[in-house]
Amino acid sequence: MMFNRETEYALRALVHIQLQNYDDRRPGGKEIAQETGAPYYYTAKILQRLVRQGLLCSLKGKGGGFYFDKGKPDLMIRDLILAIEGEKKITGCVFGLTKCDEKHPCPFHDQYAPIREAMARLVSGESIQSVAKKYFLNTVNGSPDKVK
Amino acid sequence: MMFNRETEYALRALVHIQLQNYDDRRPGGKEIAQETGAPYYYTAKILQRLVRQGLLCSLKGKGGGFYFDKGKPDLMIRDLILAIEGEKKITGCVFGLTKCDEKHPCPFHDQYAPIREAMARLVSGESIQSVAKKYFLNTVNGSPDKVK
DNA sequence: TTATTAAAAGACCTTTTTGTCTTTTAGTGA
DNA sequence: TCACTAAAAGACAAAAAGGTCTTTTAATAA
Ligand code: FES
Ligand code: FES
Repeated sequence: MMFNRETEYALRALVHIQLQNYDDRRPGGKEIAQETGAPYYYTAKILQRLVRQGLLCSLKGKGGGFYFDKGKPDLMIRDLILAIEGEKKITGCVFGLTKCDEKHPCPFHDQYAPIREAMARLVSGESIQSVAKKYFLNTVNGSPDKVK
Repeated sequence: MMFNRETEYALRALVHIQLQNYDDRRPGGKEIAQETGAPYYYTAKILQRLVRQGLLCSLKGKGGGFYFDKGKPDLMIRDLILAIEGEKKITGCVFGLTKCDEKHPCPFHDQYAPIREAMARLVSGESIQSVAKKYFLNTVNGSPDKVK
């Protein structure tokens, strides 16, 4: 609920894709949807958009599926959120002022700004790849998650 | 963008109402909408819902408008968010797992949980009233905000 | 080359959110 | 009582989000 459904589905799908990629497999839309507990057609649409935006790769036909280009740098969570929800989600004023201004702060600014910055550091510091590795570690250590 | 539009409009409207109340005035929907830069009819609808939910009072007719019952305890921001957006907004897992579980954490949990808790402390510790007082202080000290 | 597979594209639909408007009800003051 | 004012209620509508389906395109393997 911090992010919208599309972002949530994308996060789960991309982590799954990366995890499979580490094992030299390219998961298809069907598998991804199943594993992440998201609707198939919607998941496919979301991933297709990400491919068009160049954040992800795909291959058609037999043995095809989604994968990350190993030549490219890791996909930062921040860039994913920017692509799906836009900048305001990360930098916007919690009170709805058009711009968050230190000189004209809203009544939440002093308390909210540090929280927002912590969140910004989180999404700027982590990538799908770094997060997938953690998830993998968690899983092999006996804490598999269920989404639905 | 942290909260949805309805919550944003409600926050701004309620702070304005409380500020006027401190000055023994009951603002009407029209004035509130104008001052907070929100659409009049929508603002009215939102406030009416809050009145029905008992979080706010209103008086019809000449000299009427919206006001807070001085006999009641302050309206905590948390209760406002619960009334408009529901619990998940505050406690939900950022990865979309049905429940955020320490024992089965999502790959964001360790980093996200403290941020979410800071946010929970913010909304549990502040009320429309406490926030309005800050806003008032800011304004008299020469930093009036514009919303739109 | 052909059958099969899976993504791409885009039309279509449903639900939720956001926003508008009209009519009714309840107060106030003259 | 009457005129006026302002919220209440609820219908209506536009836009965005969420979701489904069909057709086309591209890849692979047999
Ligand atoms: S001005 Fe509102 S969060 Fe900074
Ligand atoms: S399990 Fe995802 S935030 Fe706690």
